Amino acid sequence: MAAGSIRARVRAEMIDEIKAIARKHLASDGANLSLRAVARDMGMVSSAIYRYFPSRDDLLTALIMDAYNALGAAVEQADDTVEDRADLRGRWLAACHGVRRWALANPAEYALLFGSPVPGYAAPQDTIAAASRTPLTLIRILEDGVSRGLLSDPGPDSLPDGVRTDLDRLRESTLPDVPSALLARGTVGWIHLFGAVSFELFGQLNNVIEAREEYFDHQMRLAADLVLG
Amino acid sequence: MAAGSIRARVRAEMIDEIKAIARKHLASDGANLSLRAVARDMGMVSSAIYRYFPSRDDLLTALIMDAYNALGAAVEQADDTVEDRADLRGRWLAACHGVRRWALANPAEYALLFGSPVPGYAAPQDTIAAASRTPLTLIRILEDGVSRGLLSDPGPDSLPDGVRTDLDRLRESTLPDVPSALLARGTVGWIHLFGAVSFELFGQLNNVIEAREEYFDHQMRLAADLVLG
DNA sequence: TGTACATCAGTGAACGCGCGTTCACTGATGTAC
DNA sequence: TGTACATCAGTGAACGCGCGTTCACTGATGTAC
Repeated sequence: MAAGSIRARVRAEMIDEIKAIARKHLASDGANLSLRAVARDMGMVSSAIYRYFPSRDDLLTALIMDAYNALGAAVEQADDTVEDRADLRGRWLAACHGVRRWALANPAEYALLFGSPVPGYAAPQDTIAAASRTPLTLIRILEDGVSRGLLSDPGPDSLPDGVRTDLDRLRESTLPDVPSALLARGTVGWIHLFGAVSFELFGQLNNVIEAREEYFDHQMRLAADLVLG
Repeated sequence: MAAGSIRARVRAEMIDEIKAIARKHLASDGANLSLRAVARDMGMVSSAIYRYFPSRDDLLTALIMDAYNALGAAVEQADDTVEDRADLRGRWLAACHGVRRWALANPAEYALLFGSPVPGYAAPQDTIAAASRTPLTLIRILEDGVSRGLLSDPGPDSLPDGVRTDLDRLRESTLPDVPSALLARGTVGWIHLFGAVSFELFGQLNNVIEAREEYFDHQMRLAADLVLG
């Protein structure tokens, strides 16, 4: 039993090491992750990896799960650093910068999550919960604003019926107490945030904008006006 | 001479056919374009491709150039369909929907342009002009608005110095007559547009939003309020 | 405490496939006189 | 109009490399009595 847990611990460490090396390879080769290359760097024979992951796709899935959780944790933490919890704008901007900071520090993993889909790979359902951590953090800021009486329903906003239905369904499964029109504005913020980070990371700003962080900050401030009114 | 141009015409047709087949492969295999697979579909031996493209990367570059130009043309045309040229909001929304429509019709090419960078591939400088066609169309709507007296400088907007410098440089090389703060708002719109299309195309909306077009339209309307005031 | 057995990690060879690129070549098409 | 030569498209074989996955195996570590 004690011995058994030693074996289990070693095993867990091996899994972590495989994932760490795989992450490095993601950075240089993109999502075309090669099991053999990972095994080489581990100093093992390629077939040994199969003791830990049943296939290449399972390793990819593990990396994706980890990345979603790491990003989610980074954003939650960024939100938590704002002491005045009623400072919605400050919290929103902190969360935005948290996303960008994590993405710049882990560009390959960001690309894995938000870049073009890997051909032939379909993420399993398990990733959904981890994936929603980041947008949930953003929406929770709005929820807080509503419950503190700082934000009010911006009105019907001429929200189309289909969208209202979608948002109602979302609200039932995850989020309480945010009026649909406000939720819709929140998703504008989330999409714009994602767009700005992807733009920068995927090289669309090259030769155009040099003052990256200032530019990002300015963008997020303008969008925050729209989201938080 | 007449005969020479026959050979040249056949050659041009072959190049078009190679690119057309390559585009199909992009759709199924992503950016890992295989020259051999293209040759196979052409009914040629793989080395024959080298009569037309000096390397795989050159073929990729040609596809990227074509895609930028096709997208640019689609957006320009979408803008042109709005008869009342003073209807800035209508033109802006038409351009946005033009981008989305083209992207949905050509998802693989969109991913090639705006998805995660292809590992080991660096786009040459030549692509810049083609790449800027789409954002230029958007900015030109703002320019039109200014010259018609429909849009005014939103004021300093507390634009950071670095960003102002970047935008000034941009303005000198390409765009006249758009105040920096307005230009900055335009880029918010462009980035949000790109974010929304990428989100939808890269699968981030799966299991979340079903009313895709309505949702997109609503998003663009909210963002247009910000850009056009 | 000691022994017999089961579990597990890692090996090494192999299968069957893919790829980009080079090179010497054949034949057809175009050009110059 | 006819002939000699140059250009060009496409072939087929080869080089040297990569990949994911399977399989029978060795040897060490853990478990049960």
